[in-house]
Amino acid sequence: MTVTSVHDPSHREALWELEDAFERGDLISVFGRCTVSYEGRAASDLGAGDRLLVLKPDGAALVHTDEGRQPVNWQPPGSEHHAAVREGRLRVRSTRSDPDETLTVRFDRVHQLSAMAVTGGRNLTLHGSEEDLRTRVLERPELVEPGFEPKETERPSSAGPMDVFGVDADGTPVVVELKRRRVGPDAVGQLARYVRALREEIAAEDGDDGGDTPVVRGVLVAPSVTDRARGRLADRGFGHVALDPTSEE
Amino acid sequence: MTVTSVHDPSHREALWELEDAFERGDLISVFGRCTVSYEGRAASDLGAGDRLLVLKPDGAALVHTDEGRQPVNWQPPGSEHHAAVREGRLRVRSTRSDPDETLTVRFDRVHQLSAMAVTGGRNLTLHGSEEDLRTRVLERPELVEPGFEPKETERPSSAGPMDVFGVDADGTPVVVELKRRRVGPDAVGQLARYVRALREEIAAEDGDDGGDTPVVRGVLVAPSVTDRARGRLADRGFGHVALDPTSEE
DNA sequence: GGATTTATGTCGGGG
DNA sequence: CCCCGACGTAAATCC
Repeated sequence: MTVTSVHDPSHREALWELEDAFERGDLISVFGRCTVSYEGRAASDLGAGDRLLVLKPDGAALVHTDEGRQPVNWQPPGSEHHAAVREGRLRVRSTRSDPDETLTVRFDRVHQLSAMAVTGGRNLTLHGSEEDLRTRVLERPELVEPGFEPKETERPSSAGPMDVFGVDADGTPVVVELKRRRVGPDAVGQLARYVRALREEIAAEDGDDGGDTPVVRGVLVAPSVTDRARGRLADRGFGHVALDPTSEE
Repeated sequence: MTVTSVHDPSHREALWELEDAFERGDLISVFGRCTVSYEGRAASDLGAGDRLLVLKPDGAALVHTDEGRQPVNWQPPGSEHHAAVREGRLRVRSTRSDPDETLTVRFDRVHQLSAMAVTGGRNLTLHGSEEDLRTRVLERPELVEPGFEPKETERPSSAGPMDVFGVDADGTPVVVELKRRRVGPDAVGQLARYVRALREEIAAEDGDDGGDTPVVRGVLVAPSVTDRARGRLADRGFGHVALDPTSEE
């Protein structure tokens, strides 16, 4: 873990630090007195004031004041950052094309500059709700349907592990696919692969080649589904249970 | 101008600095390795990773990773920040009510903490907004069409206020809908609601129940329209004028 | 890759 | 306070 930080640097020093941080792919924060101008889809100007500039290695740039959830000015990811000293000020410029947009921050004075190499926790942005959804279903299986009885989670199959495997009130095998938010047809396809895999597995166990396909039901548990997904569910005879990870009931 | 900053503080030190900064109403940035959990309108959990936490004196809290314009987790303005050392970690919690929401950031380690008193400079002047487009149309109505004469802006109707209301060279009422950028079918629907409302209003005034529907024209002013929107415009007999807020002519 | 839909949208204005 | 619409919306998904 590497953090570099300088307090009250000269513009020249700040420039060096910035360029090194760009090179390393650091996440950068700059406190200072600056003016901001933007030109692109719209145009804006911001007079001198103390603000926080955040520069990300993916090209995003954010100018924050002391108020609001939204940055007062910004540049989206995919932009390119450049720094220079011009007219006695530190100028940080972030540009992108398509559409052409430029954000320019001119610092009269830099109070504090910090840069951190971001190592972990980038992609493990596990939005914890699918886990919650599984917990809910296991604790209250009647939410899926009356009489449903979960047997196994992450049950292996030739199509990969299925979220929840169980049996319904009649003892018929049920494959449950969990999605923490509104789903499209892809989720139905995923469910279908598990169901087909399980049918083949059961047929093989029964030595039942050529006979009727074994009955295996599929249920998609998700807050909602797209129209197209709903159609596919109907085509395949699968059920849909409207449940979201956070609701109380 | 006061900036305080500490490098690799102990949790206890960091806590002191945070509480002082809260007291002073500073804008705060914290680099460190942390886990994040949120519970409220939705729920989420983030595993350990290096991130940037920004705390604002208005109650806003932002957790930024190295990617994206949006914070990975946040709390809106109006929340309350609290800091404490719990279980050997620095815990920063931001809560609000209505709706009840809690953001909790637990730092395994704080790499850098900075706080700045922010003064002035929140006056942003933005050009190229829908407001600018309205100004252009009012100053140069011939850009909509020769002979067009604006009568009223934000004219009320049962479908809500229409952007610009006026008459054409023949004296026929015209409803103008302004969009600052390329539009889809939704904008045509919005325009259609205004036109229908105005037709009903005029029919009612004329005591003209059952007669021909009064003539009211609809014009969509926008830089461009999608194919689908173009189709709907044609269906309804509405016009489209290609104008964008920033162009000089 | 463009069109469409969602979002813990955020934010401001008007009744 | 709620409702509605704009936003330099951003971001994911559909097609």
